[in-house]
Amino acid sequence: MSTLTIDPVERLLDAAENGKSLIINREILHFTYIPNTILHRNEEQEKVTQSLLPILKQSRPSNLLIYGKPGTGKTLVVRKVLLKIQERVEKSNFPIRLIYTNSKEETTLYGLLVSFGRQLGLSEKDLPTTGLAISEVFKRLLKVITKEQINAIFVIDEIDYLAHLVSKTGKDILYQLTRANERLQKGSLTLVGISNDLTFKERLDPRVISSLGEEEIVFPNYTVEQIREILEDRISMAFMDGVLEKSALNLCAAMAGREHGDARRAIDLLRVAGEIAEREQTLSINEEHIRAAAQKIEENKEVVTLQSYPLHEKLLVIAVMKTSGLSTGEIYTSYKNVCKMTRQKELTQRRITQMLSDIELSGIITGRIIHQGIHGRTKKFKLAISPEIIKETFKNEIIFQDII
DNA sequence: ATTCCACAGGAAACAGTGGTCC
DNA sequence: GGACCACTGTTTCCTGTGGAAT
Repeated sequence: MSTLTIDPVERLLDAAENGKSLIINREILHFTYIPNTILHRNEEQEKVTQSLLPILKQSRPSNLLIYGKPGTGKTLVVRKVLLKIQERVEKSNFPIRLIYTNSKEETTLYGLLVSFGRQLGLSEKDLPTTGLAISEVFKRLLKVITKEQINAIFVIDEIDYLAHLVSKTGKDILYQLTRANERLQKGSLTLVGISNDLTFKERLDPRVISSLGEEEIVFPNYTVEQIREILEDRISMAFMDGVLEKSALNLCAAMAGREHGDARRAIDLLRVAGEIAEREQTLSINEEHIRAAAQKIEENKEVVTLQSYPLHEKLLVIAVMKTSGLSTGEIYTSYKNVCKMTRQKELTQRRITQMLSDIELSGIITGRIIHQGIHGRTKKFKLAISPEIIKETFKNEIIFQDII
């Protein structure tokens, strides 16, 4: 029997079992991992600690606003400082409670407040997930803080998104949060807002700005050189010695540096490249692996976005695919055809216009406004991704099988 | 100079769902 | 069981737009 007839599955399984792993500790290759030393952020760590120090003296710290582009280490620094403070405080019996939420993960104001409530220890019975007026939810939060004399620190990540929700619904939650201390007889409430958007304050009520921004800290972007050092730090802990080629490291830092110094992206690239190299059973990670990782991350993002769309958004993407480069009116006609073929009730053109804008925002299609004189104003859309990705993503959904 | 097209996109209202509270 | 609430997805109505055609 020739060795050529070895079962390919067996061969791969053997290789995986006997092959050396390049990665020692995967945890370190995730951006959410908090390192002992957060490189190049000493000054910011000091500032954050400084403004939260009053807790140790058992008084209420100032509200704090933190700005910085994505991947500048804002959340990591805040989490690290808070963890350290908590360690110290636990030794005394001064009750503080650290509460973290991300506005983007909670899609509604109600959800955000409930998330606070749960972390304060309120059960489903004390605080139902729906049905109450927002003011009632707020009242219950304050009640538990007073009753247990908690000194609560609410960390609100992506607070710009919350500000957006507030302006959309007209509820002055932020105002109430910032002024909660005036209503609390015992215990206290401190806010730490984290934002990617340096201009979001302009959209806030001036009364909120004055109390929320008692202290402000800006996290500058990382330089390419700094990103390289951050990567080297993680590499030394996460990979076997000499696994990452120098040119690959440089490329990784350069790619992330191009996007306003995003350390998160750099670390992601590194992790995915490591996984690709490991799967290929190579002994080192080279530039090709980094490029492949970048492409994989990009494609993954597109597929996840497409899968997350509701039915009519999906139908619309298919309609755009069939008419690429045409105006809203023509796309609407195409969409109506697609609806007919799939026996769905079509939505109005106004709604479709809005959906097209939403889809454009997520980068799946691109649009350009065209003035055609007497032929009016319209927007022409085309796909920003390969039609193959769309077909591949939707091919398993029975409803689309006849139309793609 | 005026008209007119084919929409863009804002605002408000509405329907429906899933819940609480008394 | 009815009043009330938050929220989402949608429809309806409306104003505004820039340049070709007249």
